[in-house]
Amino acid sequence: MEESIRERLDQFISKKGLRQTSQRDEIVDVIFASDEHFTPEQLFDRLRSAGSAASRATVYRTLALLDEAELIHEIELGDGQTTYDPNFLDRPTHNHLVCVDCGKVVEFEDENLDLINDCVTRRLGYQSVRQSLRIEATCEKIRMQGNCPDLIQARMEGKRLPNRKR
Amino acid sequence: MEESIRERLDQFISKKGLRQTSQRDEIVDVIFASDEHFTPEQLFDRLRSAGSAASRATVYRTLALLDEAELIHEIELGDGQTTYDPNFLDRPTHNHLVCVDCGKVVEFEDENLDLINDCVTRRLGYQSVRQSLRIEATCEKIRMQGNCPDLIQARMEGKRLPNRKR
DNA sequence: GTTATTGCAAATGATTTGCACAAGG
DNA sequence: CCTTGTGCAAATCATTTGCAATAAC
Repeated sequence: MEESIRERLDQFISKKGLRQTSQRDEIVDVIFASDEHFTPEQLFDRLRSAGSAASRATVYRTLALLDEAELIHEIELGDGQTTYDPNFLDRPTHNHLVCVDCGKVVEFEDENLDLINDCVTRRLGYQSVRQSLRIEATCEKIRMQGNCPDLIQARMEGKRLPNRKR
Repeated sequence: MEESIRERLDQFISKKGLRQTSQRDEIVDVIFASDEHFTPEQLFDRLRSAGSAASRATVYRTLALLDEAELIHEIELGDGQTTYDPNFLDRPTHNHLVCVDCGKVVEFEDENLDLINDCVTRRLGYQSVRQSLRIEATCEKIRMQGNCPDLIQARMEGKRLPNRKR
């Protein structure tokens, strides 16, 4: 699988007449070393931890490139930041559930959903290119026990949570 | 319906110990004079056309207030701007289809979709608070005729379109 | 060599904020 | 009055861009 990522990137790069650089390689390596979502800033931090000196500008430029090559996707988590998801190669039609209490993101797939999206789109006279469903929800733990470990974690990290409303 | 909006706002405002101001009234009037989506900047322009002198800062602050009161919702159209939708009072569970060619936004509802979202959410151990499905699609007109009137309109207005990819 | 890429710092664009003044209740 | 709301301008934050130096091919 690591192979196919590199292959896809190389193919995209040569098709476009671009160049293979150490920065791009480092960025791809760091991104796909994990399946976690990330913001440009988080990626920048991970890169520095991994010993890469790639600049912020290069990070932003490379993210745009990888998005164009469809190796990663932008996702909207509702917290006002651009977040990237590296898991669309494995699961091209997955969606996201965001816990409004702790900000935890759960990925899920559902065939029925894909089918209905397709029907709706056709009914409206369009052809679906891509879809993103974001479900905001509260988790059982909070409702039942009034608390959840992820919440404490999120507060400690100072994570920006989606609006809870009311 | 105009009535219920004012009522809801007044109720929210008094419940919170806030104050009724001419700026807030003007902003609500202008927003609900139409069912169109808008960015803060577009709203600001509409306000000035309507003779209101409310400042940008007040526009932003009031939008946050109306969002909190659930009179409007933020929606993600994939063009990198915050857009607000005033139509959730009428259709609380509607979703959006965005044409990747011309940026046109179509609102739609679907019971099956709502049902499946609910099942999926429960299956994951959560309780759904709200959901937003964005479908990106290409319209028939473009595919069949290679062009569409909305596209020309969009280009003329300099609208930022979502990424077309490839 | 020629052209793409990088890093830096400055620029941008949207949004937020501090503060003094104005206005609602 | 007392406190909230407003307008202004400055500040902030994420992201983009111009440009000279650097590195692919």
